[in-house]
Amino acid sequence: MPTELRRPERTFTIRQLCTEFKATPRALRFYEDKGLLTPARDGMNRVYSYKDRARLILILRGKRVGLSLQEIREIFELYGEEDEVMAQNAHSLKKFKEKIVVLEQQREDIDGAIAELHEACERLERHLADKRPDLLPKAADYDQMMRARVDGHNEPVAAK
Amino acid sequence: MPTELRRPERTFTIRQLCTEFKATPRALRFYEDKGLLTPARDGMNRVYSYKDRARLILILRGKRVGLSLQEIREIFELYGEEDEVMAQNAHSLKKFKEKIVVLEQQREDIDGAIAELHEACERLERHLADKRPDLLPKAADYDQMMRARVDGHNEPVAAK
DNA sequence: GCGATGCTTGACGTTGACGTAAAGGGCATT
DNA sequence: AATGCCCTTTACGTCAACGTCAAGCATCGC
Repeated sequence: MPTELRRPERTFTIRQLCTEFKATPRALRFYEDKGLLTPARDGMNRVYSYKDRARLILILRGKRVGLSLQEIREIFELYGEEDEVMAQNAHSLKKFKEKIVVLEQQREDIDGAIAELHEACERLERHLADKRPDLLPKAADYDQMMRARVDGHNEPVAAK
Repeated sequence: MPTELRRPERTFTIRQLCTEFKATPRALRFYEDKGLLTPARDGMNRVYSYKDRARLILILRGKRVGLSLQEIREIFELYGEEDEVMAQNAHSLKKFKEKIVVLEQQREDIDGAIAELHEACERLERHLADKRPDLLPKAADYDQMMRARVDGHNEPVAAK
């Protein structure tokens, strides 16, 4: 456990946090503008404490689970310093539940799409068998590709 | 099977399609603007054929599975009339796969959140047991609430 | 003829989360 | 002294997918 990051005197520049979390300075200033961060200053320059860093982590995690900056701020405002983490966790779970509902709707669409796809394939196959039997191998390939996609046995989530 | 809707002479006004699919006229005109629909005209007025209607269905379904209008247009442009449906199905499946990747990332976040939540609960309990044993019942309630959320046994997705 | 509807086009507004450019201070190296 | 880099602020731009007027035909029933 890196107590290093917990030591109160440990501070961060804006760029340090940006590179650590793959954010941009503009984004951090934007969060500050929206009242999500309030780093100290050294002259003009922002100085982020380990607490600010923890908050930033919460902000980014909140975003990933689908919270808007507005919602995140409300969480921060509603609950005191003490258990921001716990409060956001509760919210995150709620949001996640909602997202699951949306996903189930989408899965229905997908299921419909898959059904149509199979039907279309069959139609096409019958059509080809009738008119252009010479093209049948290709159609079989296409169908095979689709089945593979559905089963998820190929393309190990190719990078980028 | 409602051949009614397949008969070429069957046409639709903008409002008919809007009410059927719960869209707005503005939206349909917007899709047209973006080259996704090209209804005929009767004087000034748009006249949607059953083909236009089929395309609209594809547009809406595409949106539901996470395609942007731009992407939908590309599908329409790339593949001819013939198998728009099949083309979009392939795209939809791809998009859905990508979405699953994102979701798995989010699930990781959620898992982390849950872990933190439990840890925090335990810390709090120990703290209370030590300093304010009188408050322990309430803490137990809170913990109970959280467990309920996680298990998903309450709040039957209350309607708006 | 008149108002109510429903259609049209055009143009500007909205929301969220920043991007991007302009203009400048501060500090270090050359 | 000049260059370069990082920081700052202010302010306007962007993107998607429409919403929201505004202004104007056209048709209907009365």
